[in-house]
Amino acid sequence: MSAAPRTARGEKTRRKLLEAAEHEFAAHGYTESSVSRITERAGVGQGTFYLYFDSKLDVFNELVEDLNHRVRLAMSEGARGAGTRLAAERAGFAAFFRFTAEHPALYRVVREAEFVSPEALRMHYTRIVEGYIDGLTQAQEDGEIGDIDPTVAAWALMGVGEMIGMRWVLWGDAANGEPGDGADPTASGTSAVPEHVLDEMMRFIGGALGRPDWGTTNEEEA
Amino acid sequence: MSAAPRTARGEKTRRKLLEAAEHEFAAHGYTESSVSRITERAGVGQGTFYLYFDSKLDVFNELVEDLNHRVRLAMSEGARGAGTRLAAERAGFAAFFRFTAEHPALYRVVREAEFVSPEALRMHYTRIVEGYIDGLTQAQEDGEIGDIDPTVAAWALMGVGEMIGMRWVLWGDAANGEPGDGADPTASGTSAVPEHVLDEMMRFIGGALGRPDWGTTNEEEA
Amino acid sequence: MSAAPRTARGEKTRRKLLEAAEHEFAAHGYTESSVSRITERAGVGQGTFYLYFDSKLDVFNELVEDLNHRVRLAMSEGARGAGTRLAAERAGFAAFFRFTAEHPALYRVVREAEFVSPEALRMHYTRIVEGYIDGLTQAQEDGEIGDIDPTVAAWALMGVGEMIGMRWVLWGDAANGEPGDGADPTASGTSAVPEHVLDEMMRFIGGALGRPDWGTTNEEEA
Amino acid sequence: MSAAPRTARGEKTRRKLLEAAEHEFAAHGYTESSVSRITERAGVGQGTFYLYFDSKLDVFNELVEDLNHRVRLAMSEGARGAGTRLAAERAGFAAFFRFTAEHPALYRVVREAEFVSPEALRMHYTRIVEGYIDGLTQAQEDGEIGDIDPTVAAWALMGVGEMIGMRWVLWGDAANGEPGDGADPTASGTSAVPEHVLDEMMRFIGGALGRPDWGTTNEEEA
DNA sequence: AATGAATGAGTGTTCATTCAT
DNA sequence: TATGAATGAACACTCATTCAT
Repeated sequence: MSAAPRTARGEKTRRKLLEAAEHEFAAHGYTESSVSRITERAGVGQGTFYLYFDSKLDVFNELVEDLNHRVRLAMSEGARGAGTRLAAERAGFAAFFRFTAEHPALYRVVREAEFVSPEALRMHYTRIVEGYIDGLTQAQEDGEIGDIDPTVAAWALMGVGEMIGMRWVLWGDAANGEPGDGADPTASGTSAVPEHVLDEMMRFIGGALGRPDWGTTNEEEA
Repeated sequence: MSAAPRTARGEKTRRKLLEAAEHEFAAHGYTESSVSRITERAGVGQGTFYLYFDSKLDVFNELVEDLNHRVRLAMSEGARGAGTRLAAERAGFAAFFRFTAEHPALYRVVREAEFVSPEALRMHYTRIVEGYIDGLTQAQEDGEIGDIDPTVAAWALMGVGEMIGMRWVLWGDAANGEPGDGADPTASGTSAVPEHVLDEMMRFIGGALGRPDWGTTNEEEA
Repeated sequence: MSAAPRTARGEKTRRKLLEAAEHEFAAHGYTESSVSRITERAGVGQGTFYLYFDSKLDVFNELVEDLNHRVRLAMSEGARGAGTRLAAERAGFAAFFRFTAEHPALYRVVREAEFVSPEALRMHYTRIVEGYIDGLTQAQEDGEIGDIDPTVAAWALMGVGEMIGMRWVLWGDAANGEPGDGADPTASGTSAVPEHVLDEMMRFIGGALGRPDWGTTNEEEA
Repeated sequence: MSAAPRTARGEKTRRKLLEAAEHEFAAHGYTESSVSRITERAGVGQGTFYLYFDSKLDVFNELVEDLNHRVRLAMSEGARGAGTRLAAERAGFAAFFRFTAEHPALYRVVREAEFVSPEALRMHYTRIVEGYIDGLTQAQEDGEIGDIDPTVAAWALMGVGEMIGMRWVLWGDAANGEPGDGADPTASGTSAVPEHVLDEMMRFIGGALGRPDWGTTNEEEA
């Protein structure tokens, strides 16, 4: 992370660089991105980059960290205020898919971390999973779900979300059609994934967690 | 795929190159690998590489294809002869984990395809999922599982396998300890994942597919 | 020139190679052409090339030689049977332009020799010029043209033909339009250069050679 | 043309590179020249080259452009102050031959453009020809030469100069002897071409332009 | 704080040529 | 006569990083 800026001006420069890096990585991926293009995008000299970051990898790590916060925030905000546990779970996943749909390139950045900075990806997944584990444990205490091991279940849920997201959000509805299902993915009520897929996915998850009824009812009614 | 060798000697050279590329990619990842190191490893001149492959990407794609065949073979062979559906599913996953444990670096090659050759990864996942879909559809016809949408369920299963595999096989038992659980991952009877995790995972999947009983019984007894 | 073919089969192979080389050089120029593409085009193995030619440069030289014969043949045949000296000169130039128009790429091969095999180009120009010199000397003896030094005049004529040919045949009628003036360049009666340009050029040459009247009359009437 | 230097230091480096490229191309021709040899000659790192030029072709084009200016300057300066039109024409050609004699390798660079960057050569010839056309048109208005089409005549003149220059300056006096005629080609009073050849050439041109008298008198007396 | 010039190792790829068969 | 496998030097070009100003 190199030297932190010591002045307001420096702070601003650092932010410009970070933002430029985000766009650059999103657009070209890590290896294809170049520091010089980042500084160009940021409108600063090449040397300036190394005033605020130790290396190309350094910005990347910081970016992954940042993205992690944003995904988790989106998910928890998405789930906030849901009346039932089912509704909350569904809303959480929908928020995740929406985030992915809105920032597909950014999400790519996170996944690429597996090959660029494995530790960063591990941290990313672990943090999200910890949230799941807390939720599942609570739900078990409330008797809302079965007594499955919350850790294993949490990682499984993570996998389900990732794969469904990759398949229907990143790849799009058709096997090789355009991403998304045509519905505006930013409309907060809708999901970035076809309704039917989300339904089936919740049924899958409901059964998995010992709540087969989740698949037979609609949201808010469970 | 470039020109196919026309002589036995050429055939042999091509195989040497492919094998060298596999090790090289596994060891350093795609971008950090160099064609010259591949040829060096193969013990041939640099130019020889281009007699058999159009480009660095070309070998990579061929390798992903190859690995796809091997994973699927391992899974179907692992599942062969299982007495019950539960046993078959469990054996399939166990085989998958074992393959991953035996070739962790190779599996990395496949996943990296997302950033190197997205089409190749898509093909990889799609082929495996197609196998799942067939199995699930058959199981539904036999009344063995619920009426969940087989496509959605298949992708969800894929995700569960990938994430559990990443967490317990690639990362290892402890959050940040060494990979594997100490048990010999190649011993065919055992799983590369802790027994408990596999148990819980099967319980998760059983419930998801409308067979909550899968989680309460042991293999071979369902 | 390497080993001459010793059998009819060899003769045929050599011819195939020569023809393939002509097309290859015409299409890509000397440096961008590759021996392997020549052999591929010829439908023979790569090694076969070196049975008949010492090197890439070797074929090139042979080709330039060959082209030299063809251009000179075209010019002398074009001029044959012309009634007057003016008609003969004009027909000779027209034939040269026609040849260039019909084989623009081949003519490029000849010119490129300046940078690839300077000796070959020197020979090419010298041979053509020798023909001019003979003609001019004869014409002087016949009192048909002034007493200008035939050697200097011959090279000057060569230059005029080359430059007019480059400008109007290779580059085309408009400064940067398409080559040729739209008239079918292979129609033997017409010229590959606009009639007006040929007229003015003959006037230029006529004056230069001490026959200002050439510019005031039409062909066949002088 | 890439990024222009932003500092004096950069300006200097760029000039060093340009000069090195000039020598390199002159010595080995375009294809045989290598960027690394250019940078070596310039005494800078390989990467530095790409700070100032987009590509090898880019410097080449810039060089051709530069040479074009220099040739035209040499010609117009050579002709400046000539008392008569004949003297001016003769001086212009003599200056051209002198330039060629002084920089035979550089002139090679220009001609090679036909195969490396055809547009550049076209521009080169066109610019010079435009100067001729202006001069010829003016001379016609002044009644000094005949009414030949100035464009055709200009290209023809260009051809005469090029070919005579190639034959007597670049190839030398003897058919295949050394270049030059032994006279110091840089001595400004003399021509790089044997006096006799220049005489005959001017006679040729004079007649061509409708001034047969040019060939019968000496310079400065017409 | 900021710059931009400079670096040089490194990349993937091409190709004329040789040679064992 | 013919082959195609093999070579390795050579190429243009990129880039993260350093440093003097």
